[in-house]
Amino acid sequence: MSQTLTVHDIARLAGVSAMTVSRALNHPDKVSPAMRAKVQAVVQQTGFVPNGMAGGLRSSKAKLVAAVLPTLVGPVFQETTRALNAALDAMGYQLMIGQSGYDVSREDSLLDAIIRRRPDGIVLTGIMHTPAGRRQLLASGIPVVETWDLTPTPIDMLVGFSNEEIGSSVCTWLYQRGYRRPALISGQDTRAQRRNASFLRQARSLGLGTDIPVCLTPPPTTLGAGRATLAELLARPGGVDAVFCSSDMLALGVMVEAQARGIRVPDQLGVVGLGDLEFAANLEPALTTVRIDGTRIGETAARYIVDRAEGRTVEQPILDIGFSIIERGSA
Amino acid sequence: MSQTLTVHDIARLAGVSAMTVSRALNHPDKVSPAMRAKVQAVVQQTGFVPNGMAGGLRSSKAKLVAAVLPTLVGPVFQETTRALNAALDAMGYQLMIGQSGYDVSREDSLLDAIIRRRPDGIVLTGIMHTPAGRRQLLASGIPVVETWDLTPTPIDMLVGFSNEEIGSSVCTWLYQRGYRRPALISGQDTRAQRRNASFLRQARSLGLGTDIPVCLTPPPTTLGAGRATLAELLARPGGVDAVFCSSDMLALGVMVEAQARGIRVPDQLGVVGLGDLEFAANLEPALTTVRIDGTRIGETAARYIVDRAEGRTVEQPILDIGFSIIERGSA
DNA sequence: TCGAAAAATGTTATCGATACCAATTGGAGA
DNA sequence: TCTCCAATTGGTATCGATAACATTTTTCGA
Repeated sequence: MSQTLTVHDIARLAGVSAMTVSRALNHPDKVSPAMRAKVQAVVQQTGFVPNGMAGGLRSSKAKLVAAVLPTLVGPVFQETTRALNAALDAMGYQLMIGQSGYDVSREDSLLDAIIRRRPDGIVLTGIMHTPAGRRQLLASGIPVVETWDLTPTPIDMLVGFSNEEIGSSVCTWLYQRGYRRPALISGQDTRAQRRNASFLRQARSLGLGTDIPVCLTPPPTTLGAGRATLAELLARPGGVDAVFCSSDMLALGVMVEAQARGIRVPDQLGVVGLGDLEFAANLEPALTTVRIDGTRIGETAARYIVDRAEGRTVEQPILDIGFSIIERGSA
Repeated sequence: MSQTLTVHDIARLAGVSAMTVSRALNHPDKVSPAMRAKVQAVVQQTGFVPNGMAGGLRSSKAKLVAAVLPTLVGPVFQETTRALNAALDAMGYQLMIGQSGYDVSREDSLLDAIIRRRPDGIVLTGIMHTPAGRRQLLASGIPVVETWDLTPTPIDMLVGFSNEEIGSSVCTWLYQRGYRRPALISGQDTRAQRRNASFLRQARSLGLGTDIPVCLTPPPTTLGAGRATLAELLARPGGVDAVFCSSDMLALGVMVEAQARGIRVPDQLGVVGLGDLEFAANLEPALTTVRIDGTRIGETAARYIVDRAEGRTVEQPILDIGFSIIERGSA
């Protein structure tokens, strides 16, 4: 069985020392071409794959980055995750994914499982942290990038945007387009709730009244939840002429329900989503949504971590990448 | 800095041996309650997290399972991935995700990165493997579960279903409902192509003619691609009265395009998807689709791997979980 | 042609936890 | 009280690769 092959076996077969094998594989330029060829031939022929645990233990470099997400199912973080994975892959790092499941108690045990592997970095995506988890991260000394948010007191590095600003911007934006009875449909996470709070503050200061409906749905945000919530909103007294949804999937649900009831979008009901997923631009009418550059978040986070891991200094470890409201047909 | 803490430090602080610390953490029942309490107190207080690379190296147990997916973006495998992650997590294993990107050449380097970590198992999801990759997996001796397919010659274990049967079943199903001019819209992966081939065979034997349009779209399958492809199909001479899409997202695109053109679904155009994602049931009309139990695939794969890792025998290492056509409003 | 610096290769010790085996303790039965 | 066995606890070697240092070979200018 070749799983018991070690550098020493390869060394013996190639007639060199184990160290030369290691060098031929990891620092090819430190080895003469002849040696390199000889070693690589044996490696090819035997199918040898070095044991990363042994190497990582000695060099304390795991070539591993962990990402913590609230959920794998929701499409919201997909773009970030994809970009993170692609960027890390290109630099020779693997991505390990942990799902915190919006459950605060799981977070600590997940963090433990992650720190145990001594990854070169940890990317936190849209999660809140317990004080214990925070302390543990800090104590571990592992580079951390928080994303999808902007906190005044980051653990370490940060790539995000202001959820408060999104809330107030969307409120103003709807107001300027003549909508006067907006409602909010959102997930229950703290980021969504901060957007909501900011939306309500802005609504008050614009004189939109204080009875704006806020509907929270349990994660993940789904099309079905969007449909059901619009139905519920329409049943309330007072009426609604616009909805700001905390994900494009919810917004799609709202549009499907509106269509099923013969409510015209955007004339009778304005719909704004969040995420600008692929389908947003291709709906009928196309979805007006808050665009967040997930690719940039993922790529930047990857770069920050790798820079740190390889001893370079990160120039601007706290980055606000902002957002934009993409005006399409739905509002 | 606590990241340099080792079992020996904990041992010293607790006044016991390193071995006892290790046991207190991994086999609490092998240690007297007094010792356990003493060790745990010190661990708590110091925030010690053992180095998994060291432990894994010695015990050759990584508590890690790797999954290889063609893409992280497509929603098709999400349910499988989520279930896999949840099941593994419950059993104390972490999931590492690798994206093969439908690119055969990347597959080998990805496999290398995975095998390097000596995971307890590898789950292959909807990918084809090069002969070299196959050989390498076999040689590594790591338990492998192939999913989302049924091959006569699996590498090791398998949890899947017959893509051929899906193709012919959907064809028959459409025929029985009176559709006579079906078309296929699918991704370019081999599984989809096998479904297509089987659909065409069945169509021929049902006398549906040999000019059935087959439209391939590059991965990932998106709503936009569905819209564009239907538009293209409608422009062809001959006409189309039903479409079988290789993902629900494509099917949604087809439905959006049909609606935009005033084509009535299912009267003028039947639409069948694949995956039964959450939104399928909540569309208007609800989407008729091929349901594949992703949760069961993920959970079974997790169980197979962990059983192997912990020395148990897997009774039925090749499992066909089948599929079902969920009849809703769209066809 | 010689010698010093640079490049290539080898040797040894080590990363941190745990398997394996030895030693010690405690308690039941004679 | 003493013996013996089971339950705990400790000591040592080891997993496999590589950092650090040592040694050999090559290169190249004077």
